[in-house]
Amino acid sequence: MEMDKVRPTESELEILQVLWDKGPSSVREVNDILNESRDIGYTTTLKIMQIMSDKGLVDRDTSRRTHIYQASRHQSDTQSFLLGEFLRSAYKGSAKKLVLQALGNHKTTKAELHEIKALIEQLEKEKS
Amino acid sequence: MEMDKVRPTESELEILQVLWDKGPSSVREVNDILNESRDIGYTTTLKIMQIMSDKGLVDRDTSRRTHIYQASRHQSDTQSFLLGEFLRSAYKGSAKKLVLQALGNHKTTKAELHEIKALIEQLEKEKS
DNA sequence: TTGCACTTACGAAAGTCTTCGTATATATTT
DNA sequence: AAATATATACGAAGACTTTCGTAAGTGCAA
Repeated sequence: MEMDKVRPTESELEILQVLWDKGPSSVREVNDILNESRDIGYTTTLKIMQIMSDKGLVDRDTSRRTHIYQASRHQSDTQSFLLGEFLRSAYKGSAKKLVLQALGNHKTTKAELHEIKALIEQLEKEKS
Repeated sequence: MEMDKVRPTESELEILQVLWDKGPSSVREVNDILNESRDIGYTTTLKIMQIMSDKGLVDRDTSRRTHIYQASRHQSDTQSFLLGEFLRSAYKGSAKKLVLQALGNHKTTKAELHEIKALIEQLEKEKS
C-alpha cells in the first residue's frame, strides 16, 4: 500500500503509542504492554500490526523469525495530522475554541500554563 | 436506546453541526445544507438522523408529518466529551502538548491569542 | 379524484474494524 | 529426536457505518 495520509484507527493508535515510547519492538513486546491496560489476544495484536504494515503506518524488519516493527511517521507528525482532522470535524476549524476548552476542562499545572503563555507571547511577537 | 455517553460518528457529527447552527430542523433542511459541501442522498441523511434518534443524540418532534429534529446535548458538552477522548487517545492526556500544537500549526489571529492569554492568566491566578 | 411530490420506514449491500481460531513453520528444551 | 513453545499467515465472524433502493402513507394541485 504505502499511502501517506492514512488515518490510524483507535487500536492502531494504541499500538503506535507503544512503538513511539519503546522504539522498535516485536509483536510480543507490544502485546505485553497492551495487556497491562486491557485484555487483547496475541493474534489480534499481530493482525493489527500486519494491517498497519500494509497501510504503511509501520515498517518492519522481517530478516529474523521475530519481526521487528517501528512507527513509520513521527509522533508529532501523526498528532498534527489527527489534530487537524479533529479540529475540522468537531470544532469547524476554530483552534481558539478548542484551546480554551482544553485549558478550561483539563487540569494543567502552573508550569505548563506558563510554558503555553510563553509560546503565545512569541507568536504574538511574530505577528506584529 | 437513550444512552448518555454515545460518541457520534463522523457523519453524525456533521449533522449535529447543522442542528447546532440552525436549531430544530427537518431532514430536508439538514440534507440541503449538507449538499452544499458534498453529495449525499436524502434517504441517507434521513437514515442517519433516525439512528441518531435511537441513540439519543437528537430529539424529534413527530407530531406533524415532517418530523423536526434537534440536538439533545449542547455543542460545548459534546465537544468537551470528544476532546477528552481525543486527548487520551492521541496525546495520552497531555493537554499541554495538544495546545502547543494547536497554536503552533494552525493560524490563530492576534485577537484570539490575546483572549487565550487572558484565560491562562486567570487560571494562573486561581491556582495560586 | 386522480396523480405528482414529499415524507417516513425498512431492509440490505458494501466497506471497515476488531477479534480470534487454526494451520504451519521455526526454535528450544528435555 | 520428540515434545513443547513461539512465530507468522490466513480466513472468517460479528459489529458498526455509510449508503441507497423500494415501499407505503400523506397532502396538494390540476
